[in-house]
Amino acid sequence: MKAGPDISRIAALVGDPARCNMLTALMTGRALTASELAQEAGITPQTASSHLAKLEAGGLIEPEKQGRHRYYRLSDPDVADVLEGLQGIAARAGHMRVRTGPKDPALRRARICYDHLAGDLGVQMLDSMRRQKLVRQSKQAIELTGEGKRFMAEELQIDADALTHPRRPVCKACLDWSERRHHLAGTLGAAMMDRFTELKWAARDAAPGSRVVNFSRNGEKRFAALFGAGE
Amino acid sequence: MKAGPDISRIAALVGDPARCNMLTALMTGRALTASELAQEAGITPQTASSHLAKLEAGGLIEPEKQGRHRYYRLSDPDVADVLEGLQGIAARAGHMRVRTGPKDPALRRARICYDHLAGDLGVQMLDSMRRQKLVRQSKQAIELTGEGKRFMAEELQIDADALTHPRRPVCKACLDWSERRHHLAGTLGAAMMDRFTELKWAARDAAPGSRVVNFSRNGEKRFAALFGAGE
DNA sequence: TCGATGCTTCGGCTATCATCGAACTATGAA
DNA sequence: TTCATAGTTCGATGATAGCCGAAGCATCGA
Repeated sequence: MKAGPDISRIAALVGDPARCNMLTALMTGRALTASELAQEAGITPQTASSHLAKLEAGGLIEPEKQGRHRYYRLSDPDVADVLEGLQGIAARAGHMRVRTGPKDPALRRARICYDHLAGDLGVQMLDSMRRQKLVRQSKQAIELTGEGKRFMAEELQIDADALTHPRRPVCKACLDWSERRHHLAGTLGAAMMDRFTELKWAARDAAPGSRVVNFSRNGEKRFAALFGAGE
Repeated sequence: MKAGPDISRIAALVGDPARCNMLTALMTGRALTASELAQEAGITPQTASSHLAKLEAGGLIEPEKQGRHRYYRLSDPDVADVLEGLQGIAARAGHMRVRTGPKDPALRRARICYDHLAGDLGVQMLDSMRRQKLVRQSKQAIELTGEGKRFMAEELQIDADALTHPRRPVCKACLDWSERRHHLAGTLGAAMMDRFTELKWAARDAAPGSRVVNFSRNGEKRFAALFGAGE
């Protein structure tokens, strides 16, 4: 009768799995490109473009054009709050995502999240860094300690002071979608992943579009020596 | 593919206009019947039944069966909070609300619900009985206290021990049609209404099919003395 | 017991919309 | 310029799901 479709339209936007995946990917607070969001949602760029246009029209996200990229971020912290509220209701109702694909185990173990390491190993790495007091975390903010800087220089030949970036934090907690815990993002997370690749400890999967990261036997050993679960 | 609470399923439930209208109708905190919700959403009872089943499965609403009616309410204040958050995002004002209950003021005030007193006075009576500690209520179950038994015997000449019935509880909380709060049902509720009638405090309306209960002037006074709002 | 009412289930129809292939625009790099 | 990458638009397709008529239960009132 009295159709007040305002709230239902917003909810319908979140109600589509692909769009929802995009939104949850943006809940880290970082802006992502259309392609990355497409990848995150597991859909083609064409489909993603359509979804992004709808989300933008609905006022849930805002674009920022940069070169030939289009970065999207949540338009307002309130949006994130509502999404978290929905997560609370969903969790209480016991509605967890259950679908798992064949490639899933490898993806859960180690994968690229934008430009840094994610998955089981990514979460494990940040855990270990916290235990070793290489980083200090207060709420969402993470910063490298003095000892952390020394560690980066000595063990990985990374100059932490050179990682400052105008639009990006050095350290950032990124919510891992498979582990549901944080891993390390930011320029440091990216630099570390770069170093792992350079050292041939790990390599991105050859398959195009794959986010899987494969560790070499030696790489796994060295990685475990630095960030092993026991340390 | 992803782990964690599946918020898109919940959002999709809210995303349908018909279901959304039902939910906003329930945001008053009152329980509504399936038919009322169907009317509110502008759909047939069959369709509404399907929607309500989905909302219930999603944990957004909870049913309470009452005779051949099925009352639904939001399962949790959190649900209302999220809906309000969505309204905030939709950035729209003024939501009207349905009128619930009978138009007839007399019917709202006092009426027969099967065989016991309902309406404003019925709700008021149970409220007062709780305040006077004549009954003890834990969740849905209500039972007469020792003091309650004495009260029934002395004030209303009702032998509570004689009210046990093989197929019916002595005390029962019954959801009130117009007030959307509980009043007292069960054999005790019926016995009390019988007593009110015998004492000529109240009488059912003469009109056939009417459920209105008319209190005499004296009856109203005596009733208020026992179950007045102030006590 | 019978009829009336509230609600649900079932089956089929239909509209919506997510999806992708193909083609197009725009920016950046060589 | 030419090529590559990022992103969009368009059209066709297919699956989902909302919708209602008809029929089936369940409960209440008489």
